[in-house]
Amino acid sequence: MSKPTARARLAQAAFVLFDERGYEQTTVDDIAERAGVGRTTFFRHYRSKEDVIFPDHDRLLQLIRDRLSATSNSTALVAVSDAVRLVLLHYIDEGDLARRRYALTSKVSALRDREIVSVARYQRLFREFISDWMGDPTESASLRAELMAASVVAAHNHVLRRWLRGESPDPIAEMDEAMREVLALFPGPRSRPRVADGGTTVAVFRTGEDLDALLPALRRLIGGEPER
Amino acid sequence: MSKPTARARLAQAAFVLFDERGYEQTTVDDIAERAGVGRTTFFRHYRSKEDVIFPDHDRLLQLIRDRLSATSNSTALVAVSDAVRLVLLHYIDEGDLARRRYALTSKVSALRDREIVSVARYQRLFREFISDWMGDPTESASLRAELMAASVVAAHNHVLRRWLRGESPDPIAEMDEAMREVLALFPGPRSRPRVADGGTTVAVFRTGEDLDALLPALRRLIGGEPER
DNA sequence: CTTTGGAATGGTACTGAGTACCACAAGACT
DNA sequence: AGTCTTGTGGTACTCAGTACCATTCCAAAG
Repeated sequence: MSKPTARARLAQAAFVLFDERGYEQTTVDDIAERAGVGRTTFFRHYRSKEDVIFPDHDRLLQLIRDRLSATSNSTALVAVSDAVRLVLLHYIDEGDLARRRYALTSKVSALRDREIVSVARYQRLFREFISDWMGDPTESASLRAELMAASVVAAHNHVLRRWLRGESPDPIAEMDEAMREVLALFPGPRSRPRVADGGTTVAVFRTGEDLDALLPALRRLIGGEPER
Repeated sequence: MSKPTARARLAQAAFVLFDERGYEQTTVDDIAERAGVGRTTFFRHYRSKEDVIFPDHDRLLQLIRDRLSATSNSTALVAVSDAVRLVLLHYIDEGDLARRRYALTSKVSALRDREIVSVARYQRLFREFISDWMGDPTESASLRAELMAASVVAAHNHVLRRWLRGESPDPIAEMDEAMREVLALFPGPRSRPRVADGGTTVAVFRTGEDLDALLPALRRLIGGEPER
C-alpha cells in the first residue's frame, strides 16, 4: 500500500485540496505538489483540472454504447433501461466518492457545467439509438426520439440526484419505477398487433374527465380510430 | 455609419475571423486588433471569448423569466408555450446571424458545450416554474416536472435546429405542433372535472393493440379506475 | 471659457490552465 | 554490454482572464 499509483494519489490530493480551499483556489501545481509528482505528470493522467473529478466518464459512455449495441430489435427499450441502470449502479458503486463529487459540483459552477455537458453526451447517445431503433425517418419520429432520450436522461438524473442527496433508500427500485413511468408516456412502437387485422377494444372508465379533452391523447396512445 | 459601437465592431470582427481561421486559431488579441480597439475593451464588452458568440443569452433568460412569472394558475401551460415561442422568435429575428452561429457551434466543440450549458439554464427555469405550478411536493410530481421541462426544451431544440438547418419553412407552426405533442404526453393536472362526481366514460377503439398492454398508460392518462 | 467629474478606453503586469519539447531514470528484452 | 519502452520532471511557451493605473473624451456645472 506504500505505492498507490500516481494517478490515484493525484485524485486523492485533488479532492482533499478542493475540500480544504475550494476548487478555484486550488491550482494544478498545488495538486501535483501534494501528490508528490510533477505538474507534467498531472496532465499526463488527466486532460484537465476538471477531469480529475470526472475520471471515468468516458468509460461509462463506452459502457452504455456497448449495452445499447448488444440489442435485438424487440428488446430496445429493455436495453435503454439497462443502460440507465448501469450508470446508476456505477455511481452507487462509487459510494461516498460520488457524493463528494456531487457536493463539489453543487458549489462550483464550472464543474456543474462540465457535468451538464457530460450528461448531454449520454442523451445524444440515447437519441441516436432510439432514432435508429424506430427506423422511421419521419420528422415526427425524429421528434419522438428526441423527447424519449430527453425524458430518459431526465428521469435518470432525477433519481440519481435524489440518491446523491441521501433522499432515496432504494434508488434502483426508484429508477425502475421512474423508467416505467417514462416509457409509459410514449406509445410503444407499433409492436406487431396480437390481433392481426385489428380488433375492437372497449375501455370503460369512471372519470370526471371530459372525453373530448382526452381524445387526442387517446388517439395517439392507441393509434386506432375511436368509434365513440 | 462611420461609428458603429465598439461592441458591434468586436462582434463583427469575431465572426469574420472565426470564419476565416477557425475559432481556436483566433485569439482575443486578433479580434480586438481587427476591431481597432484594445484587448481590455474586448473583455469589458464580453466576459469571455465565447461570449462574443452568445451575447444576449442572459437577456433571453430574463425574457423567459418574465413571461413565466406573468401568469395566472390556469394559463401555466400557455405561458410555457409562449416562452418557448419567444425564444424561437428571437432566433428567427437574428436570421442569418443565428445560422452563422449554428455553423460555428456545429464545428467547435467548446462552443457546442457552451450552448448546451445555456440550454440547461432554460430547462432549469422551466423545471422550477412547472414544479411551482404543480404545487405538489410529491416525489412523483417532482419527477413529472423534470420530465416536462426536459421534453419542452427538447422539442424546442428540435424545431429550432431544423430551422437553423433550413429544413423548416414554417418553424412557428412546427413549434406549436411540437408543443402540442409534448403537452399531450402529460396528463393535465386534474383540471376540475366537468362531471362533478365522476361519470362513466366509454371509449371504443379498433386497434390491434392488446388491451392489457395499454392499461397502465390508460390509467395514468385518465386517472380513473377501469371497469373492464 | 474653465473646471470638475464620470465614463470609456488603452496599456502593463500578473495568474493559471494547457501544450510542446527535451532530458533523464528504471526496468525489460536481445 | 546495449537498446527500447514507459513513466517521469523540468523548462519554456501561448493564451484566456483579472487587476490596476493612467489617459482621454465629453458633458454638465461654475
